[in-house]
Order: sequence, then structure tokens, then C-alpha cells
Amino acid sequence: MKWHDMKEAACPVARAMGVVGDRWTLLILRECFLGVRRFDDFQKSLGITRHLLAERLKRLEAMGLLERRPYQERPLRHEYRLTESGKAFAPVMLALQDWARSNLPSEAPSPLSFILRDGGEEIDPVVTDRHTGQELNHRTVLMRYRDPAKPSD
Amino acid sequence: MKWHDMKEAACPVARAMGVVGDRWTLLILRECFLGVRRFDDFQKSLGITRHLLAERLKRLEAMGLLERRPYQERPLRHEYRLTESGKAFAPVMLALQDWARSNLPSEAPSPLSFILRDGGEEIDPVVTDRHTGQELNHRTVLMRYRDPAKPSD
DNA sequence: ATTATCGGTTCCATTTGAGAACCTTGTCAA
DNA sequence: TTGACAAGGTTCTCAAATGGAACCGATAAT
Repeated sequence: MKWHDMKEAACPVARAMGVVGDRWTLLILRECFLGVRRFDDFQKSLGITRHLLAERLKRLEAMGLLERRPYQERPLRHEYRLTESGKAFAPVMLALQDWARSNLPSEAPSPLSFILRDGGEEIDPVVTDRHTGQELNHRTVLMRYRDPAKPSD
Repeated sequence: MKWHDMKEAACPVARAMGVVGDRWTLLILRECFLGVRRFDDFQKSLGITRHLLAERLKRLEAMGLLERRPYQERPLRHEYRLTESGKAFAPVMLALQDWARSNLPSEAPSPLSFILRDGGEEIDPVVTDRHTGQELNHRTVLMRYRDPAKPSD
């Protein structure tokens, strides 16, 4: 499978990897959630090369997670902002970060904090079923192919 | 930042990218959740090169998501199974897949289905706060640096 | 004796990434 | 009016990761 084909895969996990399947993209999104919007700020906070940053931003824009919009003219300058699709990624970031905290050891405590906008309390994310409210995890959920014919990546 | 350094980052999102920050690893995990355990089965269903597959499996084992255990002797053969850390990744997979379904267009319907083990109903994942039960998303949660000093990737 | 199965490893060409320098449009200060 | 600085890139070169195919070693099946 080629990189390029991923974004057209039938499997949503594969399509997702076509967007965030590299070392940097998710970190760029993290910075977006932290409020970063400008090229040089991304570059400085991440230490990514300018070359790659330019490409990743272009791809995030093409995939609809970010939009590039002018914030001044003379000289014309653009900033990158999360679109609705980009914002919709927040729960994934929460779940991922929560998993990593619990399952990938670290000397230092996490520098990130997630708090409720109304109340300021630290959150404790759980994935649940919208309908039943039941917690969803490996014990409660079974994953399988809808049509047991073919993997189709 | 080097690939290698990622797994020691203070930021859990960066550490997570040290594990799943490539095109294949998450797809390998997807196969694990679908029940695949053997080298050749991973290789056939994903179309990944044997070379990379071997390396990724090694890394997933080193990171504690998979364990390699013999399933026969003469000739000695091993299979790969999810550890508790690996199983704990399930909610992230659910959230990611749900995001991709809603935000990355696809011709075909998703070949994956997630159903409750007791009841067989399709689920609709939402990330909530364990304590308050409130839905967590970009509107309800604020992400910031705990100590506003330094990004520290 | 030959072929098949499984789980890899080796080799080489191509693609992607890292790192640094440079470019363009403009502002500001001397 | 020259020179430094800022923002947002692009270009260049070299190193690292990936793709693709062939090969290997142990054993079983024919």
C-alpha cells in the first residue's frame, strides 16, 4: 500500500493514518489545540524543520483539518486555524494522551493539562457509548469485519 | 527531535507518537483487535513488507503493547498477543475510527464494526468525563501547559 | 527427494526526513 | 538609503526509513 492510497481506503483507521500517520502531524495538532497559529511559532515550539512543517501544514489544510487565512496584508501573512474537522479531533487527542499517560512510563509529569472550560477542573476521559452510557473498552466491545470477505486496506 | 528521543518525551502525546507515529503500527494494532496473531497473517492482510512488519512487531513488543509467545514447538513458532497496555489502546482506536468516519469522506462504508459484547448492538463512542459524565470535546475542554514555561518535546 | 509452511533476514533502489542556507516582501531605526 | 529584522516560506544536500523481492532454516507433508 502506498502512502497516497491511504486516504481513499475503506477502513477509517487507514484513512486516519493517511492524515496523522507520521511523527509530526499529531504534534502540530497538539500545538493548534494549545493556541499556536503561526508558522514560526509551530517551528520554534516543535523543533520541526521548516521544510517538513510547510508540507504538513499544506496537507492538514488539504485534508480539511486546518484552514489558512490572512491575518494581515502588507506584507500578506497567513495563520493556520483548526476547522470544525480539526476541532472534532480533540476527543481523539484526549483518549490518546490518557492512554500514553497510563501506559508509557515517564520520568516527568505531563506538561499538558486538560480542564473543563466551565469550572476549571481536571478531567478524566473515558470513552462511553452515547446511547447506553456504558464504558467502551476491550472487554466490553468486540471489533470485527462487517462483511467477513476481505480486509480491504 | 529524533525518532528515538520521542519515547522519553515529557509530553504523553509525543511519547504516543514514538509508538504509533508511522503509517503501519496502528494498522497492525487494528489487526490485533480483529484477532490476528501470526506474522504471515499480518503480512497478508496488510500488504506490509515482511521487513517492516518484523521491525514494527519488535517495537510493539519492546514498548509493551504486544507479547511474543510460543504457540508450538518443533518447529518453534511464536504469535503476537495484545498485552494489557495493548488492550488499553482500544478506546483510542474507537475514538480515532469514529473521527475518521465523520470527518474523512469515503466512497465505501466502513468495513469495520464495533459491537457490544453483551448485546451485539452497534456502538456510538463519545469521550466523557468519568466524574461528571460530561461530554468532552473542543467546546467543553481547554488544553494548556500546566507550567507555562516551555513546550518540552 | 521435493515441495510447502512459517517466521523471519538480506540486499538494493526509491522515498522521505533532517539540517542548514537562502529568498521575498515588507517594516523600522540610524 | 543603508542595514538589520521579521514572517513565511523554498532550495539544497546528505542521512534515514521504506518498498519490493529474494533468500534462509527448521520441520512437516507427499
